[in-house]
Amino acid sequence: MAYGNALACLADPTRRRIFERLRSGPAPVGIVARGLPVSRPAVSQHLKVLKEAGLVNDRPEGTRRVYYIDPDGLGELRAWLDQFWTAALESFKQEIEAEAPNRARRKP
Amino acid sequence: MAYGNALACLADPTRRRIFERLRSGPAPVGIVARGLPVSRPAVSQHLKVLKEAGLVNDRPEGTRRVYYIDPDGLGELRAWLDQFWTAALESFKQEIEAEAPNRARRKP
DNA sequence: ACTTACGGTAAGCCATGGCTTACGGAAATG
DNA sequence: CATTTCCGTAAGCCATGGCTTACCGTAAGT
Repeated sequence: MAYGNALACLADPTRRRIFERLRSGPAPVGIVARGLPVSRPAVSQHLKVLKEAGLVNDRPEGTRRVYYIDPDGLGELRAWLDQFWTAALESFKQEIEAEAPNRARRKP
Repeated sequence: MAYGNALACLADPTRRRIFERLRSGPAPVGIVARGLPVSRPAVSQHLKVLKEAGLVNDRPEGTRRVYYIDPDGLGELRAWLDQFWTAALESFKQEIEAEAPNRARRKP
């Protein structure tokens, strides 16, 4: 149920912006914070949560830590969504079929 | 930015359970509430949010309303994730390459 | 028409969590 | 060794939102 954590992470707008920033390549905390309307500690806390969810990873580089996207968490999320996708289409198809010829089904 | 609403919706555990319940087929509110540890009004409120996010839709059937999964919201979410997927792999690949031969890059 | 079943809405309570400021620690630089 | 830079953590404030109970509208059954 790791996709739950991933979903909870990406639900926050600020965390999404951080995540999208990292999409264009690895970056240290300060650089990420620059360009966001929140303080640097806030970004640090967000990155911690993102890391615990398996969505990012980090690597020390001198006095700074470079963060980058980790495909693991993203993969689980994708798998969960895909598993949903087919069932959703099936259910929706049944629904359409039940809705259109409805006039002849309820009270002939 | 509709995927933001969809993510916020699916971030809630109860809402996920409702959504997963609907995956096995359309169901009225009462049936969904039965089997969940929350009250029926709570389920009603959740379904309202899910509907506003384009994740579910409903159809009146006598005195009850049948809810079913709407592929629209799910599709947007999927598109957003996919757009992320390739970039994530790319970034991660660069990261791996930057990490392994690191000893020879920093201080020769 | 009366009753029953079903579900949406309102008001209110309370926990969760995101943000800030302040502090402390580690690594490069001189 | 001193200084500067960069980052993580702690404490605290406050808004958000999820849940409950209570109420009302609507549709079917008798």
